[in-house]
Amino acid sequence: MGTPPGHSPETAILEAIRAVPRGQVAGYGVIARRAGLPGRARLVARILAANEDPGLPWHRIVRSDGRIAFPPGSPGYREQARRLVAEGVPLQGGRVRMPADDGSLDAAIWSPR
DNA sequence: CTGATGACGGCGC
DNA sequence: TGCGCCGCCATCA
Repeated sequence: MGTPPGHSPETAILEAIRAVPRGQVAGYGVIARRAGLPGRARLVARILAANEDPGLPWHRIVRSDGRIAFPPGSPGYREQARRLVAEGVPLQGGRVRMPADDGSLDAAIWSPR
């Protein structure tokens, strides 16, 4: 029908971000792919930077290597780290512990053990 | 229009 | 693991 998901890239990306469950993290590239925009990781970052929705779980979005995208020590960095820990996501040196790739396509989506 | 910048990602060393 | 280089995309000077 005439209700294709995500009429605009921004909407699709925001939806993908909101789809990340609490206590889990996802990479920018993963969000972009889930939004139907493979390779648009940078667009995801731009959307987040412009986002004003306080209900958006922006803190669950990290880089593909599990690191927080903000510069270490910056306000954004601290806030994201604080929120992640508050949700039960352990950080090590500002880096989310990534899982050993066991062949699951969900490797980019990590859940705390 | 060209060049630089950025909440990125992948690959090579 | 850390660092550098390059590719990709959108916005700004």
